[in-house]
Amino acid sequence: MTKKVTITDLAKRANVSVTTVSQILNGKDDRFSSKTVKKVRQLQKEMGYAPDFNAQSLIRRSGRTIGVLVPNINNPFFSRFLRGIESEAMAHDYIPLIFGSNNNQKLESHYLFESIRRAADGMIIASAISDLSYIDNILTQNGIPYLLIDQAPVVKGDKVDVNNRLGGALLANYLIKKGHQRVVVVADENPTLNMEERLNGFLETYRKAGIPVNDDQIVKTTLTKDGGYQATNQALLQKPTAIFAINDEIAIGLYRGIHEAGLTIPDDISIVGYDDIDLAEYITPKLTTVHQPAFEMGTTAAQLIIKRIENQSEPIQRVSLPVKLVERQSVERKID
Amino acid sequence: MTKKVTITDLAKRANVSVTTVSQILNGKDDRFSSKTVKKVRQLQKEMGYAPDFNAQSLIRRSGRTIGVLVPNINNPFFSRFLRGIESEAMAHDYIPLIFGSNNNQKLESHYLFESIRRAADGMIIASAISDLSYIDNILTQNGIPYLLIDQAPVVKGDKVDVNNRLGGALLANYLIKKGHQRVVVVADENPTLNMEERLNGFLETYRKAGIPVNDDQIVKTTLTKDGGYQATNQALLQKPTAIFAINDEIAIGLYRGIHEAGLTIPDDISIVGYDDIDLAEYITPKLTTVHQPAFEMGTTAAQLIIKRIENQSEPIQRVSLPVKLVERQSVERKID
DNA sequence: TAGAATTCTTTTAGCGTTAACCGACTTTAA
DNA sequence: TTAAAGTCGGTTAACGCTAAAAGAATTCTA
Repeated sequence: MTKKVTITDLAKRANVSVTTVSQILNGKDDRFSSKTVKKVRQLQKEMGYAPDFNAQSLIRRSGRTIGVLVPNINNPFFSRFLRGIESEAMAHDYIPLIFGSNNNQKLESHYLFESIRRAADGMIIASAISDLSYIDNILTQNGIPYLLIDQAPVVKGDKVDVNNRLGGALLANYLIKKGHQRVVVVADENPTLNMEERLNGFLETYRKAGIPVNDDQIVKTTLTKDGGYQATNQALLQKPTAIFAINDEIAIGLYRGIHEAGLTIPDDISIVGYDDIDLAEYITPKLTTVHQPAFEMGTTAAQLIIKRIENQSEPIQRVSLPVKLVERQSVERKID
Repeated sequence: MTKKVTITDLAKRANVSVTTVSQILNGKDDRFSSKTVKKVRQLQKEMGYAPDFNAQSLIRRSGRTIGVLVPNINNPFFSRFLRGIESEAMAHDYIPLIFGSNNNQKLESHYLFESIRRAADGMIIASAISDLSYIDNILTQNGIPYLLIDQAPVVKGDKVDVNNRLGGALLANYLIKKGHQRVVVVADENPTLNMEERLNGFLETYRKAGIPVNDDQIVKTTLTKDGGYQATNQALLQKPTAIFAINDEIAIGLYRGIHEAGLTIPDDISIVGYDDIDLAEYITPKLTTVHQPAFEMGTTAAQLIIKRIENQSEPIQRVSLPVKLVERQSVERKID
């Protein structure tokens, strides 16, 4: 097997110096005769030469890379979010380096170091950060700006978020208006801040309406289809007329569980979700949920961090994106 | 903003040479006094130092990276496949570099070069390759081994695949057995080889059973939920008793379209898919489909390519993974 | 106590690339 | 004719790191 083609190999074949090749390949054609330029470009194609990225970023002190830390790559919300980041990053010639932390602290800091090692120019952090000061310390010492998604407001770092409390409240209001007096919430067992906010907004609204939701009515599970499925029986035990699934994935699991229990949605029981993933429109009945602008959150995050990378002295920004209720067919009016 | 912490910074603070730090951090502690070792390790934590990956891979001539080219990152089949690659790669301390080509030739070769640039040690190619000899040429010149997923058998490169023709045949047999004389296939408009094989296996089996499926009964669309949804009307026009969706995503789109048309599955019409994505069990009725071992395909691919990277002289391997029919509830017996 | 062995640490060189500068040759202008 | 201005190209040093080898300092051995 041959070794990787280097600029030196190309230069030798072209009978010019290494610098000449470098300059030409970096768009400074006008400094050389068109004969030389043509020869070099031709050889590049023939030999399949690509400048070594490691050498380039070493000398340029930038890997044109953005580290991205999310809790879970498979969750449709995050995969849409990541697509947003990717499309914006690519447009600016950056590459996202994506890590799924599963909200595991150890993995998180491992990935953090991994990003530093890989010469990330900036970081987007969407997973729940338990020890922000530690992370801030490491990142700051290495001169890497970071942006937080859906995190508690802190002084440092740019932020992109969504009003989760409002989202929860929207759903609660809707269900109350539809006459649902007895609800169950299926939430996550290890709630991150944004999840807690959704829940709080929901509970607060119910409380203010004089219909308290007590602890028995909150079922904890994992944030997956299977988590929702597993939680079904416990949820049904409470004889609710409606269930609020803290995200759409759980709602899909609930759909399955409820069908298997021989009940129909929304006749026997109403369901609402949160996220508005693609699939929400493809299941039967179509899911009423809160729309989060996942893609836009991604593009916005990428835009902001790139701006900061290229100009560290910009003022810190916090961008809040809107949420909205999307009414479909999974809720029925309840007349007691 | 501070610059990135380098080994030199650390060495200065520790009052030792750069080499000393390097050696200690690379596990050669026993060559140094425990005092020095402790000092260096302590400072590493404090200063948040991580060895520059670019500098390391430059000198080691390896980025411990595997380039992965898939048609579509969002397709659940591929995302499971990618998870398989990731888990295996990580276990061997490699990082997958993932590119979604959308079967776009230009993007493909762009990503190819990108992988070379990033010092990929090997490549896994799962997208349809139109000009394999070109790719082979580039990759070979750069000394990068590659592995093909579900591609036509060629001489060079390791291969991992699945018997797509058999998968198609399995479904056809099943539908025939269930009495479905009039079927429609919803296939992709730009078929890749594996898709063509599925289709051929299906058609061939029907033909051999004396029930030819003609061109009118093959509807072309994109390989997405929306693609399936859009294709519904055209498919129903043929008055089939069963529809074969060339992948599960399309099946999900069909489910929606069929419900919206006021029909029920499987009473009015039967559906079968292909892939066996997670979701297949979560929709109503549960989807009968062909199971592809996506995750195992990923781990197997990663294993093989890593083996080859570490020992280029291994004999070329071709691994075929099994497919099987998973019978659920989306097909009903038809008595004409 | 001198040399050998052991322990601990540094020096040297180079990975592939580019930025900054230097220089030779050719043309142009006065 | 000659110096200034272009044209086309090369030299040198550096990015952060590690492998190989050399060099001190200390301890051991006879």
